Amino acid sequence: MVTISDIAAALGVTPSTVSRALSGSPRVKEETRLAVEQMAAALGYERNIVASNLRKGKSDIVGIIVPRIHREFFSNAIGGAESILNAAGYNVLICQTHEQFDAEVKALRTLRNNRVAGVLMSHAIGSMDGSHILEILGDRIPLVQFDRVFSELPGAKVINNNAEGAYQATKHLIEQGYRHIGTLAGYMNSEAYAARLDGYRKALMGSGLSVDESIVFYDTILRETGFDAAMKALEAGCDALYCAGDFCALGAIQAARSRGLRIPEDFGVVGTADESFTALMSPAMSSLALNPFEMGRQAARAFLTGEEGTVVVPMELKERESSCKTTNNNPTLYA
Amino acid sequence: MVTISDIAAALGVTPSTVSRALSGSPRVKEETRLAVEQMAAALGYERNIVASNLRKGKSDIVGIIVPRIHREFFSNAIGGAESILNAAGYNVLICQTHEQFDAEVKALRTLRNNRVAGVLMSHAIGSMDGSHILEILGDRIPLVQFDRVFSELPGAKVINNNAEGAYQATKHLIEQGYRHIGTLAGYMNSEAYAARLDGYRKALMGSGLSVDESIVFYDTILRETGFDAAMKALEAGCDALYCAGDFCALGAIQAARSRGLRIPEDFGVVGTADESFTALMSPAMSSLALNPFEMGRQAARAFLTGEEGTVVVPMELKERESSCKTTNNNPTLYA
DNA sequence: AATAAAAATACAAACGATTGTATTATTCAA
DNA sequence: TTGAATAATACAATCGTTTGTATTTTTATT
Repeated sequence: MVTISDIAAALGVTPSTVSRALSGSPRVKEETRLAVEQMAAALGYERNIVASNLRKGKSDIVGIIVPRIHREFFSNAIGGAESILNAAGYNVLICQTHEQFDAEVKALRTLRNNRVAGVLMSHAIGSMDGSHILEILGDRIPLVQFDRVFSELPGAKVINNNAEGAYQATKHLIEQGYRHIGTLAGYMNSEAYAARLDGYRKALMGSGLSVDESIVFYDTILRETGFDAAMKALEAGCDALYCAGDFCALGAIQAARSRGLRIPEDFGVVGTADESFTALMSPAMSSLALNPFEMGRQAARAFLTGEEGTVVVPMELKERESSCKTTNNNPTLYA
Repeated sequence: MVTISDIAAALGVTPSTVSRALSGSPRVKEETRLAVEQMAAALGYERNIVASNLRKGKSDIVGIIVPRIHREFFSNAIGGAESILNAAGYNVLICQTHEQFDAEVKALRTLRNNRVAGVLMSHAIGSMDGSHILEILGDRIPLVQFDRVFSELPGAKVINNNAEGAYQATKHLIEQGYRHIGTLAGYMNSEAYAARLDGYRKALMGSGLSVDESIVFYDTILRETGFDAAMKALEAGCDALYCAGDFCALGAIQAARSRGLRIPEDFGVVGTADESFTALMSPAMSSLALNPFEMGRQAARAFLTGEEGTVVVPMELKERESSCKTTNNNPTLYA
């Protein structure tokens, strides 16, 4: 690989001049800059960013830690972050935790040891609190949390207005005439899920309905666990579920189907995340959209500006067949 | 940040001894190794991988270039590659091209300048040939192409048996009784699509059916373009389509629906890629699965072993409602 | 033309590790 | 105890840049 020393030798100047010429310093004569640039092109020189960054104590790499890259929410969030970061000259190193604490610790160590410029992360369900994050990253590597955040940690945060969104989703179910509405609430160590449960509760109480704790199910974000929980909910006489995820909502729909119930007439379901399958399936599933691309953009922006506050990205309820007993303003794609 | 020199100073030894102690060289006394390790832990030392790699002329980063990270195929391929690479101590730097030639060139430059250990890539549709890849990467950075490959380039390649898969898919349509089968063929500058078209042709000819070039549509991989092409196909009396992608196949189904046709009775569709929505929608769409996770694994494996051959990953036809006129061995999830 | 000021370049030390070679300390045999 | 062999460590160069300081060259001023 050709280095600045090669260029310097070929031109009879020193590496420092070449370096300054290539980085456009006013300390080199226009004439020599031209000569350097031509020689660089002739020799096929390309700056070694690793060496450059080492010397400068900088990095052009931003680490992103997510539970699973193939989850649409996260791949879209990564896409959003990348669109901003690439434009600012950064590259993106991606780590998956598969929802496991150990993998998260390993990912954090890896990023720290690679001296990344910053870390954008959404913590694993297996992470109970953020102490390991702080401990590993220290205060040298800026951290931006998105979606799943530990609010006790310093640094910027990007979250959805989960409480408000879940409130709207539940209210929508109430307005559609459902009266015994349960929820698949997810994991309570995640503030996002906790906030959704909160919104669900507020909506019920705000409408004079009581919260029946026997149809509030925890730790149910997979299709399988959603199915099981929904079966129990049905036995308890539940007529609708607000689900804190789309896959468990899918499980809920399957459970209702397996009992011969019609959707939405006999049983209503609203999921969360607006995974692409929700709009394509039949009945099309109502879902609370998270806007992951925008969250990724905001997280990247927060990293670039260094602002420390909490950005709240609005959620949007997509009303589709699975919850629209009375109206049908959003028919399925195939209607 | 604490360095080996800090440890050395604290212990009254030289940095070289510390370095050797930490990397387990037999040239340091067991006793000093222990002292070094303890001091490292006490000071909270973490090796600077950037500096280490610069010195060693190595890198722990493998670049992956894909058109779009949020496409399920690619996010799964990345996941597969990552599972192998992480286990081998590598990290993954991801670049998206958004199918654009310019972005691909930029991504290749970025990876080269970051002196990555290798590049795993699936080229953009906007790339007409692989000359820029070779030119930028040179022969120092190993290249593994997957899915979309330029066979004229050196280095390992991982592809699907596209011809065989498309052959099976088309034969399946024939066996189901369709007789005027067209295809949405995709982009012919991609060898994968070209091979699928080949398999389609062979299946028709092998069954004594002729290939009607008026219902072979090119450059149609989006839902929208698939819809338009399918409308033309229907006017030409086409009764089934083998589609080289799932999104254009979705467009085809929508086109048939818009004309009041029943699926699969009046019109059969098989897509390609087995995107997750295909199994969830109604009618469930038949699709030729690509096995992206395995492709990613194979690509990573090829990089690690340095083997230069071409690995062929088998495709698997998922027979679902959209193409099963006579039988229905794979009912939709909600049947 | 002499001198000060400014411009351009050279020199050399970093960044944080690794590694070949030289040096010192230890062990062992005779 | 001396010397050779070996173990352990120190020294110093290096990876490819960047950058503060020193030096040389050029320009401007009188």
